[in-house]
This record gives sequence, C-alpha cells and structure tokens, in this order.
Amino acid sequence: MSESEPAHRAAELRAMLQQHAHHYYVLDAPQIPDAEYDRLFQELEAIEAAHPELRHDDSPTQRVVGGVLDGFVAVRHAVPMLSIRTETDTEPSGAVAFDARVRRELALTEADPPIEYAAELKFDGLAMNLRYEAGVLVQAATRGDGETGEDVTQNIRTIAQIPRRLKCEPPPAVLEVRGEVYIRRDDFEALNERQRALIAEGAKNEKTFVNPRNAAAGAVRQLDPAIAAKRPLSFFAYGLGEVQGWGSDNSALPATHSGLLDALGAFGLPVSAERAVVQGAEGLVRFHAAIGARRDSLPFDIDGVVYKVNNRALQQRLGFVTREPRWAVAHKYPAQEQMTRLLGIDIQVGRTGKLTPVAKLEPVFVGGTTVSNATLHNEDEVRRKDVRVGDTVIVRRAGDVIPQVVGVVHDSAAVEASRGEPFDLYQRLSGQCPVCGSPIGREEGEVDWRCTGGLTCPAQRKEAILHFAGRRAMDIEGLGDKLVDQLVDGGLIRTLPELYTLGLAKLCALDRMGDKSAANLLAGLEASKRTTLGRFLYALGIRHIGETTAKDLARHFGNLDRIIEAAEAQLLEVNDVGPVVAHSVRSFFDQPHHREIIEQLRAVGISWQETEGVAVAAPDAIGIAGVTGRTFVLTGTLPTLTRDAAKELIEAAGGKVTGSVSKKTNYVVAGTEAGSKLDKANELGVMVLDEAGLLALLQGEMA
DNA sequence: TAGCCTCGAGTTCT
DNA sequence: CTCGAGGCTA
Repeated sequence: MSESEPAHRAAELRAMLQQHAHHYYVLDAPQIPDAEYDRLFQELEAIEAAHPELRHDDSPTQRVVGGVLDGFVAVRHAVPMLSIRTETDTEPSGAVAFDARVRRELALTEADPPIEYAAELKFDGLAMNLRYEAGVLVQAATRGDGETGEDVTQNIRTIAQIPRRLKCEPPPAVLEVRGEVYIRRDDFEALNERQRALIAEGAKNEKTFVNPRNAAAGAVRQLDPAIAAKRPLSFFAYGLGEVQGWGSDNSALPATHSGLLDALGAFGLPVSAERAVVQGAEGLVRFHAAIGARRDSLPFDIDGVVYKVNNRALQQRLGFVTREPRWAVAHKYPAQEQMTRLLGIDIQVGRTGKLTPVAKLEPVFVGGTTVSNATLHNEDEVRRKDVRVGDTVIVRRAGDVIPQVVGVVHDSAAVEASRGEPFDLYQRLSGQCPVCGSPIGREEGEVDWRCTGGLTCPAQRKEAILHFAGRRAMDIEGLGDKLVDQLVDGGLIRTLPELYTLGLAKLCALDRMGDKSAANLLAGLEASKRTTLGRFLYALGIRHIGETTAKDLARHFGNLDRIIEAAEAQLLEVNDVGPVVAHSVRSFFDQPHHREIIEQLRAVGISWQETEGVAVAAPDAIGIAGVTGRTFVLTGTLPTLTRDAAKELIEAAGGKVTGSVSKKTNYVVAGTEAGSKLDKANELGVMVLDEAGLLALLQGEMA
C-alpha cells in the first residue's frame, strides 16, 4: 500500500501538470498561478527522484532529457515535406490567380459554386515534423531538403506547448504532425534582453539574436537541450505527414483541412486561432487584406498567408505538380527584412558637427522601397552590432518607415575568419573631419564624435543655413539643400546675413536657376524678415535650443538683448533650462562672431515684436537672504534637525528641497559626513550653509 | 538615485 | 520614428 501511494500521487500530478500546461501554453488561459504550477512540478520531481521506477517518458519533468549530442542523426521522412508554391505577387491578384487555376484544374465553370478554402498564416519559423506513435511523441525532425531532415527530438521536447502524449483515445497508430516552430516577438525581446544582460556581465560566448527566426533556428539546432530549453520556442500545427490507424483504415481522418486542424487542437496541439474558412477568390482576397492590415500587431512574425482547398477529397483530385501540391499556395507580403551586403560605412557631418556613420548597402527592395542607405547612429551602435564592411547584413524596414541594419548574418567559419576590421571611427578618419579636416573630438561621457571646425566646416555651414531657412525657423521658401550646396560651394555665402545680400544677377548665374526661381527665392527671403523672437532664436541653431526652448526663452525674456546679456543664473530661471542649456546659450552669445552675425541680421531688416517678458521678478543679487522660490539641497547629518524637519521648515518658508546639486540649486545645507554633494556645491560655487546658517536665513525670511 | 518625461537632433525615400 | 541627453520628480 505504501508503494502505490506515491505512484498514485505521481500520476495525479502528471495529469494536473499536463492539464495546466495545456491551459497556459495552448489556450493562453492559465488556471493556476505560476508559483503553484512550480510547486506541483517540484513535488513530482521529488517523487520521481525518490522512486525512479515511477519516471515516465511522457512526464512533464522529462522535457529536458539526455545529454549533449555530438551531432544530429539524419531522418528520412516517411512522407516528403514538400514546399508549397509561393505567389510572389503582392497584389490581391495572387489569390485570384490561384482560385482560377484550381477551378480550371477541376474543370469547373462559372455556373459552379465558389470553392471553399482554408486560409491561415504563413509563420516565419522552421518547419518541423512531429511523429507520434500510439499517441506518444517519438521523434521530431527538421525539414532538411524535404526528403531527409535532422533528428532534433531532444530540443523539441523542451517546448512545453508540444504534448508528449496526444489527448485522444484510442490514438492513431502513427500520426505525423507538421507545423512551425517559432518565437513570439515579446519572447524574442525578453530573450535578447537576457542575452544583453549576460554579455554585460562578461559572458563570452553569448550573443544577441538578429530576429526571432534566427533565434528559433539556433535553438532547434542546439546540441545541448538544456540550452534549447532556455529559448522561448512556440509551435503551431498546420498539417499532416504519415498517418496510420486513425480509425480503421484512417476513416476518422476529418474530411476538411479546417476540420483536421480542429482535431489536432483537440489532441492538445497548438493550432493558430488566426485562420478562417472562406468562399472563393473573394474570400481569399479579404483574408489577405485583413491579415495584412494587422500584420505588424500580431504577436509573431509572419511572411504571408497560405490558402488551401479545404475539402480533402478535392485536394486529392488536384494532386501535385512535380513537388508542389496544386491545392495550396503561399501568398507573401512584401518582405520587411532582407539580406544584403554592407558595401561601406560613410561618415556624415551634421549641423552640430556630429559625425554619423551611415551604412552604404547593396540596394535591396524591402518594405516597399529600395534601400541603399541606413543610419548606424554612432560608433557604439556599430560596435554593438559588430557590423563590418563586406558583411552580409539584415536590413529591416517595418511599420517604422526608416530602414535599419538589424545585425550581421554569421555564416561559414571561413567567411567569419576573413572579416574586416572592427569599426573604429577615430582611426578611420585619422582624427580629422572628413569634410573640413578639423580635429574631431568626443566629450567625456558622450557617445558622439564631433567635428570641432564649427561654422568654418562647410558641412556644418550648409546645415546651419538649411536649419536657419527651415519651415519652423525663418521659413525661407525656395531655399533647399541643392541650392545651399551651390551657394556654399560656390563661395557666395559664408555667413547667414549674406543670404540677404544675394542679388538677382548672382543667383541667375547658378546652374539650373532661372529668373523665376531666383525671384521666388528673393521674395522668400524678404518675407522671412518679419518673424518672431522665438523663431529667430531657434533659427540661430544654438546647441540644445530647439523650437520649444527657444519659445520659452522668448516668452520669458521678451526681447533679444535681455537674453544676450543674461547671466547663466538668470537663464536658469526659465522653465526646463538647466545648467547645460544655460551654459550653451551663454557661451553662444559670448562669442563676438555670433553677436556680429546677429547685428548684421538685424541690419538687413529682420525684426519681431518685442515684449516685456513674463519673467518672475529678477532674483535678488547674491548675498541677500531669501527663501521663497529658492532651491535647497540637504546633505550630511545636521546637528539637531532631522532631514524631514529641515525640509519642512524650508518648505514652510516657501523654499524647495531637491535631491541633487545643480546650478539651479541656490543653497546647499551641509551637515557632518557630507559627501559628493558638498564637493559639487563648491565646484559650482553654490552657497553652502550649516544648520545655524539655515536657521538664520529662515528667521530673516519670517521676520 | 533612479526612473519618467520632454525635448533635440538625426534619419530614408518618393 | 528612435535614441540620447537634459530636466524634473518620487
């Protein structure tokens, strides 16, 4: 009796775990919390450890079994895994053409009713053959060349969604289920997140994955199933291979494809819910369009849809042409990812001097257009992806319009060994700006390299002019990049004010510039002279001053001279202006060259409405006590007051207490063991008080 | 001190 | 649109 007790409990646990796993993975509706599942799982593990004879091949605890393989064993498919014909046509006519072919083959006329189709998704994963004998999973094999694949049973057993025993009684003698192993997008993101963490911790042999498909392919081909088990693989069934004894003489085989999928679902196999039974070409077209519209929001990648004649008897009548069934077709959407070759890495100079690496690609058609350039953002990014000239890379252009290099395709070891050098921006440029030859530099802690040439650099000058002329800035109509290229390269324009001294004669001498366009530009320049302070400030292109901040400054100060004269402390009064922005503004106006340009721009007639500004009253000069509206930072331990008490006192007096010292900080109140905040205060010249000093200040305010 | 939120800057192709 | 930086806040 004492022997049968654990056996009974083990069987019970196995049944419960299988049931819950099915709800969790297949129906996506867990019935118990994960922790409870884990507890049951561990209980079963414990029983099986104590009673090895109770271990079953189809126990949930046996999903990871066996050791590392030396290689994969070839498996000859009992029924070949055929490819299906792919409609490359991305228009709806692909569906129409298929329907027409089917009707022709069946010798149907227009008088006959529409054909019924099963429409489903074409997953972007790996085709797999699962062989169940007497209801138990005995083998999983990849597609290979269609005739012979590889035995990956150990890895596939780690996929919890795939039942080790079919839920049917009695089970078919042999049932081969065909389907796709894939990785969900969210699982993929989480996986890469984990990989990045491992790499950050210094793990040598880890890497991030380029896309879910590659990650899935890598996992399936892992020799060590323990590694495969850590990859979040999923599975959808979509067809059959060899079948024996499903009912007597396979009589229980459903008559339709849709019925077949329903049956597989009932056996506990995951079947996609994104499928439909539709009538005729019209139904196919609708399905294609509906899925296409939702493609980006599906939880997994697909590369198209598949249409199958639903009735299996009709399928048999249609038969095969060479290796492809006549009764099914895949209808692809335009690829969102393509492989191509990285021809080179150019380096562009932006308005702020930022040096941006740009991938020069062998042109590929992806996401509806031909892509030949893609930004690589910065050096870190290039290194992170380890993209090198000559590599085969994957380019993606999904819903987000802008193409990006997703990563490198790592193929044969030979190719791997002969790769180019890792990207080193400084070395590539020999430390010089590719346009003007000025030295390049990188600020401490910044990612970006910059050309130090400033406006002497033609690239920056061009960008500065374009920015000045931009729609949100001075809005000069008729001044585009081609024209700016000509003006700067031809030496007609060196500084912004010179734009306004352009004459008709000079303009007409330029290539492709007629009287009309020249007159348009001059009119555009004239019209731009009447502007606002905010636009003008923004147009100057001061670092960190975008449209919003420019407007804030304009509103706060009301007129330009006050801004030019403002000390950093006054600039800090402006909303969202911190030390960096304040410093940037201050140093811009400190350059005589910039003041000169501003004078000249005013001289040519640029003007705006000046106001009083809505600045709060100018703060008291340094040294005069004040608490209201001031910012305090507390650091260290005060002799009598607790932090909270000190805070309360300051706030009661109208002051503000923040956590970190910045130029916006008016006072630092330091006690004993004050650390870096005190150093910072000294560095920034912020007034430092002790407790007595604080109390004296507060007294003064109250009095 | 970390994390949130906003802003700035750069980006592709037709 | 995305990323990084700056500013602010819990």
